[in-house]
Amino acid sequence: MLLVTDTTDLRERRRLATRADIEAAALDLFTRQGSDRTTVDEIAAAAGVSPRTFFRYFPTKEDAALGTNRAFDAALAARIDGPPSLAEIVDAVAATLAEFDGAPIDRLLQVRCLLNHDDNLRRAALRLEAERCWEVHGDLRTRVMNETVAVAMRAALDEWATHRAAGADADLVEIFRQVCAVQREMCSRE
Amino acid sequence: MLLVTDTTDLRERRRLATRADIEAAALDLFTRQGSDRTTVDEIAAAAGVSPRTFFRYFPTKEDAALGTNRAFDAALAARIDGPPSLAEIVDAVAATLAEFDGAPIDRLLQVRCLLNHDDNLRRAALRLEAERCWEVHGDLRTRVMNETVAVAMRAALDEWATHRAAGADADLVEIFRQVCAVQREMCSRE
DNA sequence: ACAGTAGTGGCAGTGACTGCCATGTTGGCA
DNA sequence: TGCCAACATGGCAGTCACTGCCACTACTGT
Repeated sequence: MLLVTDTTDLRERRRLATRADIEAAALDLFTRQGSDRTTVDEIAAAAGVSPRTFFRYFPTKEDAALGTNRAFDAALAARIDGPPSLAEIVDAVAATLAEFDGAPIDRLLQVRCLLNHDDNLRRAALRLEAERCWEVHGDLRTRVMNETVAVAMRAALDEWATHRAAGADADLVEIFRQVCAVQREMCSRE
Repeated sequence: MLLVTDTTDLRERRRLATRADIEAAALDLFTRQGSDRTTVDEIAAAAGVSPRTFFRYFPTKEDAALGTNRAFDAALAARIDGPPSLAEIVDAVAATLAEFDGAPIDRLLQVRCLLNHDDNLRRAALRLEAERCWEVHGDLRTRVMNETVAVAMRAALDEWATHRAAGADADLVEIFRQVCAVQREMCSRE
């Protein structure tokens, strides 16, 4: 659930708090003025740390806003270990979504909406995703499956965010199913 | 065919020549020392232009090495206008490959091999590809189809480059067909 | 021959990111 | 309780990608 676990370690708690502060500051500034009009110095100042410290928490300013995104991807990937069937993937999506219910979902939605408008940030998100895919790097077959699912997931998330941003109700799992149907129809056509 | 067309315009010819020089210099340096250990100043010096001029030809140093790549993608995209059948896409790949026969293919292969080893450059290539996909930006259905094909194409190109780099013979079209088969099998499975 | 325009180089400036060192904080241990 | 080691932070200087501006040169059409 992404909770700050109650560790006895004071340092650990502070680090997590600082990290959360930076992330919140970045998200706020990016939302208001776009990621390319926002400097690291601004984010650091808003989060109450020095720029030098900022880079001890995140390698780039874009990464600072993509924590929730990354966490969701990781959680989903953990549920899709081998190359399961499409039905199992849909289940995994539903389960991961349930796992993120509440505040995390809101943040995920906020980030996804941002991505739809902020070119620079979307590129960074794509980069992170690509790096994850590359790290796995199994045989050709596994790779193709992973990336094909990733395409479906990404398209579904964007569509979901677009609907929700417009005030409409939308079910991610249902959208994901539709996207998969498109892929299926496309692949099966001679 | 990417030929330097015999224009009467001297300026145009020089510009194309300069562009080619920069591209060759970048490709050479990246191959020898990796893109992240190569500075723009080095590339510019090797190509015999000032760093300032370099940026009048390419927006980033990575772009300088991805010209052939970009040209191939564009040529392929031009042949896949609407959402055709899978068989038509395979034909388009074959036709585009034929169009690039000779020196362009060698350069394409060289770039693709580079991409398999150079993380920084691969990220840049992915970025370019993502930007192309985003520009089209039709409805959900079109987008999913485009990106799904892009995954197949990218995987096939990488596999092809890997085989060829190892000295083995490999047919891109055949590999692409196999990749599509993986997608088909995956999508049709319940 | 002459104006207009395109191509180029130099320079100064911004902003991302890193290595190094000094300083303050925390946790474990005698 | 007091001390030492490990950790966290800030500041500083430096590199490098990339841009705007201005002056200069070289090509082009008349």
